[in-house]
Amino acid sequence: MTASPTPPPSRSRRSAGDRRAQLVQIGLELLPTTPIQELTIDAVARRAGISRSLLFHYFATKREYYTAVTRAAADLMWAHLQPRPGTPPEEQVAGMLDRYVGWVETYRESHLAFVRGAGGGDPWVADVYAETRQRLVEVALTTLGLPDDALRRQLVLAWFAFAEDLVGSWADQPTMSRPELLALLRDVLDRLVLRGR
Amino acid sequence: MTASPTPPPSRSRRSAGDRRAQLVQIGLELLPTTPIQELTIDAVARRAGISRSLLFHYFATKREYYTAVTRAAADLMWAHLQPRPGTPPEEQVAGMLDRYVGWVETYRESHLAFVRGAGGGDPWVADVYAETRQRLVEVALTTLGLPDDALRRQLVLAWFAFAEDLVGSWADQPTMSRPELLALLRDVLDRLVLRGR
DNA sequence: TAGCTTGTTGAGCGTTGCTCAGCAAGCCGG
DNA sequence: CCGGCTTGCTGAGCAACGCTCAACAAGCTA
Repeated sequence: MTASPTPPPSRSRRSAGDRRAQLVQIGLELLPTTPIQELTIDAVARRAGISRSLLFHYFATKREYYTAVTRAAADLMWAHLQPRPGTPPEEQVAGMLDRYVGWVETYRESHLAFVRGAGGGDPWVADVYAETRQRLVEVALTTLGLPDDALRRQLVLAWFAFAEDLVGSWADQPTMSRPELLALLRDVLDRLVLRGR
Repeated sequence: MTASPTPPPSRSRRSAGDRRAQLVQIGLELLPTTPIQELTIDAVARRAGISRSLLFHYFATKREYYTAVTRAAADLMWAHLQPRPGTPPEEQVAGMLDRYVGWVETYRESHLAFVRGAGGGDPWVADVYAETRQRLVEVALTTLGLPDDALRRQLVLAWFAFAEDLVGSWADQPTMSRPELLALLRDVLDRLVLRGR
């Protein structure tokens, strides 16, 4: 019985910013394996090597933590979709679409889990992703040179639902070539948004 | 102090079938007000005037109860969408579409809560609604006289996502007339499913 | 060394999903 | 009327989880 009662394994003391980032990062890693709703604070804390209490020090509530993780995931995708500067406007939508498909291809499980978690469950969490969709609609309508009215907004949002569903299932079971998928998505969007023009 | 210590208010003894039906019914009533995930067994039991334990007697687990409620909701909608016997096949899809919009109009909040709960959160619960969507795809493709291959199935499922989103937001903010909505939905479906024919 | 800031913890409370042993309501044969 | 059976039903209680709170300790500065 010479060992110390509780040998601190690696109880490192981190800066507030580091800790927050670490915890959000852990959430992002756990997202694909675990539905965000059943992700317990305990599991995250254990994985970070800290106590539950500390997590509540950084995120006042479980919901706050989840929204932070969801926002981080949404920001990652948003950054990836941004057009490279210098791209001519008429190619920007096609480029974003292409990058979106690439994103889903690369992070298949993660992205599906993310959309599921963001779509259902907690409304606060859902709002985070809804926000990103709104930003995407604005970009789409702007680069297409179309007015941003309520009708078109509704149509583009519904088209997003269509695109997310189709790309998701296509990634699981590719029933057509990649260019065909892109052309189909683009075609449906154009027909929807150019109606009555 | 003449009153009995615990006057049984209406502790009626019901048959197993009655009790099950009552509990599912309560779930359906609570669905619109409460996201299915935060619906607690306690609340349902209190509302039914029974103990928590009894609910676990009929539904072994919370998930089992939720799926039962979700299945009941899905069955209600499914029954409402069925074409009246004697309807000519070429009008059946239009009729189902019309009834679907009517369903969303009538049970706006309930239906939105239902789709949200079924889409996100628990995968088991999600499967119940996915099943209904599968049945709808089969009916749609059959009455349209189209082969039921993987590609078309994907397209129609994605179109469902589109339709659900659009009808949902349209019910909140009607940006076009009802016939216009129906025509739009029908047109998008036709163009999708008749491609390469 | 004293003192301050601040990252960190353990004990503990209330709720919730779930279990289990047993009560009690109705119905039967005697 | 009574013992015994089935079965709807309950209360106490456990474990897990979200969350709180008072206090410890690591690192810095004076």
